[in-house]
Amino acid sequence: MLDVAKAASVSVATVSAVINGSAPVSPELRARIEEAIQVIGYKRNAIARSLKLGITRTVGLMVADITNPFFTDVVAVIQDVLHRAGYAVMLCCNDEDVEMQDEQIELLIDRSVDGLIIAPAGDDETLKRIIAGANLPTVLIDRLLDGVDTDAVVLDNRRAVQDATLYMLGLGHRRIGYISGSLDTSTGRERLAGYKAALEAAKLPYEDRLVRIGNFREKDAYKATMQLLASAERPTAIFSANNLMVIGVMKAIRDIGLKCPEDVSVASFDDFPWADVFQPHLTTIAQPVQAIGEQAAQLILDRLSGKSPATPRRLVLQGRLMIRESCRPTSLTPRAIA
Amino acid sequence: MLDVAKAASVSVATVSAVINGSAPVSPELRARIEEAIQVIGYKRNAIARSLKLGITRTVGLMVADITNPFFTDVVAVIQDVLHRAGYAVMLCCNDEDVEMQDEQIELLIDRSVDGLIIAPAGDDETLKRIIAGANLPTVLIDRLLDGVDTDAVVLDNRRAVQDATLYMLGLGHRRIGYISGSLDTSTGRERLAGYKAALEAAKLPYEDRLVRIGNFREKDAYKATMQLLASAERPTAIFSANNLMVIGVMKAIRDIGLKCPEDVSVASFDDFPWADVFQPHLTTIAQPVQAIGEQAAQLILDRLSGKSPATPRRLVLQGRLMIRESCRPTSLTPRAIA
DNA sequence: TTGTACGCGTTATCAT
DNA sequence: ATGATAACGCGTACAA
Repeated sequence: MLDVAKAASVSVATVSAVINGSAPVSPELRARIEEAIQVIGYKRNAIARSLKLGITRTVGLMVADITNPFFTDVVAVIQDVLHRAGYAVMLCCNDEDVEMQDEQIELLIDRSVDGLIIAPAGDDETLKRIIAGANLPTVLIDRLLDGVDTDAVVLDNRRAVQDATLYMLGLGHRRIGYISGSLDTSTGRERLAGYKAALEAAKLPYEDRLVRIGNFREKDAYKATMQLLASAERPTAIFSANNLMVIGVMKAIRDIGLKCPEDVSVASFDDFPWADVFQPHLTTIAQPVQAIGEQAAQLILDRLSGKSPATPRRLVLQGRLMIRESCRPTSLTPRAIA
Repeated sequence: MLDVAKAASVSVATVSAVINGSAPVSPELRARIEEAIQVIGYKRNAIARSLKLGITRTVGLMVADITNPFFTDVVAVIQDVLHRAGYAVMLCCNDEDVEMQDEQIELLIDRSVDGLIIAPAGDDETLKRIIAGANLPTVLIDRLLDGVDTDAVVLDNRRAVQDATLYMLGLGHRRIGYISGSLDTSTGRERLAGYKAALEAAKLPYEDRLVRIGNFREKDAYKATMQLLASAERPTAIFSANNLMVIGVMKAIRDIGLKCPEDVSVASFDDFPWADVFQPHLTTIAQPVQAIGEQAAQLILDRLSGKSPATPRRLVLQGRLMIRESCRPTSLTPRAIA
């Protein structure tokens, strides 16, 4: 910039003024400066600008597991919206590992991001302390944090799972296995609550032995399903609390020599592009990924531009039950135990 | 830092020395300073540090489509390795859109990233000019750029597709449809070359009407497959040049009232976690995602720490044909046209 | 071993 | 309308 100023024989202040339009500059000078910029090939230094202004036009995006197609899609749209608004995105993912999560949030804050969008791996005290300490615009997505009162966009998990469970109940199932996500997450807890609520509505008892924790991962879900299926009175249906786990569920069913939906009905949280293509066509709860991403990005953008209300905004979207062919009426499942 | 210096009644230079270990400091002073740091809660400002040192400890990661599970996995491991090395990751994805790609690379360079890892959307002149102009450590992944001579880690695409095609040929297929990726990418071109090579080895003519461009996207692949299947002499087998497209292929087969593998055999580039679970179990070419990500990260890390050789390193990994059940011998496909 | 002073590239303030 | 200069927070050369 100094070079430009010299080349146009003006002061750096004037150069800055034309670049940022922060002060009126006479047309002749403006032209001379713009030409000098071209000639020199000057580009302003974002680092120096950040140092001076205290902003980086960068937001930190931390999700528990980018490998999960749900998060992938959300990340893609957030990134898109943010880029259009001139913001860069720093990505962190931690494989649902809470310790790694703590390091990553530090990394982000260290880099002076202007805001944070987080889908937390677990309800971690350290994380909450760091977030509070950073005092940055923050929006939580998918998963809430107990006692953290920020902008957020989440799903009505309870309602969605309740509907799905009710649907299975309506098909005549009485022993519905449930593969849960980590109860350290709000989604894990709320989804399970939805399952319980449906049972209660149907005046059926909640049985611990039908519920296994799968931690949102395929491997854990596989083991959990194996246990469920090996029990004396095995479930006639299984609900998986997310997309990754249903793969484990299906593998377990296959490995134990059963078939879906003939022997056991299956439904799952999260829809897939291919749920409709491969057999069995899976019955799922579809989340409005596009909307979630857009809203989250908009929330942080509003907060960043200071046009958000002082009180946090909490958006709750609804899931949609996609009924396909992986659940059958019990009357049609000959090998089910009456 | 000034505050810390005051609190410990030493100079900033000494504080800097203990923080960076750049100069010997007496134990007593060191202790006093470290305590002051604790008390004040001092954290060094990465922006100021970047301005001074000219490095950001951040690498830009730009992939054509994060929504593609292959890229997702690679991104996840790159992110992991880089974080462990203390580097932040700026993520960009552009939906295979070349114009957006140009803007994103500018964004990254603007933010003064120390290095670039790129899976380019297309062989774009602007992109190449920008990369060359930036003069940054760069590693290309998955897709090469004509005339850009940097570190890279790619697959032996030609060989992999040749093997897969040969396998289908061995099953008796003579009309093998090919849904290609964009020929603006090296993977698109090399994979098609593999198909051609197999045909040639089998002394079969290459027929334009059996090949359609699907641009690596589901929708385009769907249309392409529809055309292929509607033709008078429809193919008895179809190869899809990536994972996203095979979903379009399967949907088209379903919508046109055919079945895989009974009526048409299918194989695809890129493996899925669920390829083994849902029907038909898909025959695929598995890429060593973990290795690709690790190598790419290591390449840039080496380059960044200046311990790379001057000449670019080009790593070529091998794919693995995962034979499952989506391809049948022609003798078993009654509806195939002889 | 420790302290002072300067420079990194911007922008904002103030004076002209 | 334009220019001079301080300040952002750090690292480091050089002096003590």
